[in-house]
Amino acid sequence: MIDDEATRSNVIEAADRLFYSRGIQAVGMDAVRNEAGISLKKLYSAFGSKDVLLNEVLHYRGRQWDDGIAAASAAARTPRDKLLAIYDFLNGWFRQDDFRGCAFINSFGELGSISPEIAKAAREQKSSFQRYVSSLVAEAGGPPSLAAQLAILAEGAQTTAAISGTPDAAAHARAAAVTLIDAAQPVSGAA
Amino acid sequence: MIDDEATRSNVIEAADRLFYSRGIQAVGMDAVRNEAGISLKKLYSAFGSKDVLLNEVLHYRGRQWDDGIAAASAAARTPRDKLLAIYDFLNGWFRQDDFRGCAFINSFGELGSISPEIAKAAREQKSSFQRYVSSLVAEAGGPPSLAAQLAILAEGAQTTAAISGTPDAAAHARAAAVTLIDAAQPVSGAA
DNA sequence: TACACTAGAGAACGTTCGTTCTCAGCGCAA
DNA sequence: TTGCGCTGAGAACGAACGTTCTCTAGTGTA
Repeated sequence: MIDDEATRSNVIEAADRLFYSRGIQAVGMDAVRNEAGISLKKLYSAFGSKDVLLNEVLHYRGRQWDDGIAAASAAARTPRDKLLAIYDFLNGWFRQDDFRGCAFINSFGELGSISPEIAKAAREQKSSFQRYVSSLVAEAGGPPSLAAQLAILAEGAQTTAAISGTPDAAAHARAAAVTLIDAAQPVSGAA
Repeated sequence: MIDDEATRSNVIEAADRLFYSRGIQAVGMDAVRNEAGISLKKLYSAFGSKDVLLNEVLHYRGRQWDDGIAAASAAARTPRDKLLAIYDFLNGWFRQDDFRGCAFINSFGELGSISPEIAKAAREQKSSFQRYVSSLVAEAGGPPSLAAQLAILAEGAQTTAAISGTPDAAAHARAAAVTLIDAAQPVSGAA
């Protein structure tokens, strides 16, 4: 059909909303069907199984993250500002009503030990983010270890914000990032 | 019975092993019964339901964490060394074969949005840890914001180590902590 | 010996869930 | 008009799970 792609993305977005807000195992395919407003038959003909659907949802989430980071860093000029833009992006995200932590961390915690697919998706998402941070750090002339530290700050901010229910962790992580970046580049930090 | 307490802790430890390694919803009460080696009847007479058992398991996990941190910091003399001992403790934990991330983060990701009890348990565990870090930072004469930053590093290290499958995050977090502590206390850092 | 009680093993029950099947309705070609 | 293929709604199926119930065997006691 012509609207094949429209149907798929409609289902993926509906499933993403449900999985993210309630967890994966807690959401039945029936709930996905209701949220997407299509029939079970169509749901299963578009995606062969819940596992397949979940995989596509995680890829969709990954793209959302990438787009968010890209948009946040677009305004920044220097690599340093692009790095700090990550925490500004987190700050805005943490303040959204439906924020409930990182979908990859949540999925990994829920099903990572039973589903190699999910473990792999989480691993790839996180390593992709680390590569992004690494490239910015390299551009800024910082050492590779700084990239690892900045990535850890971002991960920690996400779980802390999710569990505590407050967005404060973003500002704390940003302040720590400034300190770490400045400490790694004393030359550019001084005058 | 006299061995009532022994039965309870036996069940709690068995359930903890299973919940931690496979996730909560993926483990049935039948599996807990097998792992603990008791009858279903006794299991349900000791703990009224899976929810109750899970709650006790989380409290048990919390005590394990507290004990581990306490043991790791016992050898340290100064508040600064006690703070750094946190990351050494993480380093040892990440290297254990059965390491699969923080049980509270995992539980929160799996059931935090459906079960207020679990969300509360995770929140209390994390805020208890933050209070511990805060007290050490205060002892060391550092500002409260440093405590938040160090806690975020610890959280980020746990999720990073779990998802990446390597223990490297502990060393990165420790190095970042050293930088942050030194930057916050230029007086004691100099000399 | 007879009886009351306990405890263990697992069958059974009711529910939920992923997935498939049935069936009625509708458009469309001849 | 008639037959055909497609679609949507939801019933149905088989498995898994949390929880309860049943049955049996054993034990201590009078």
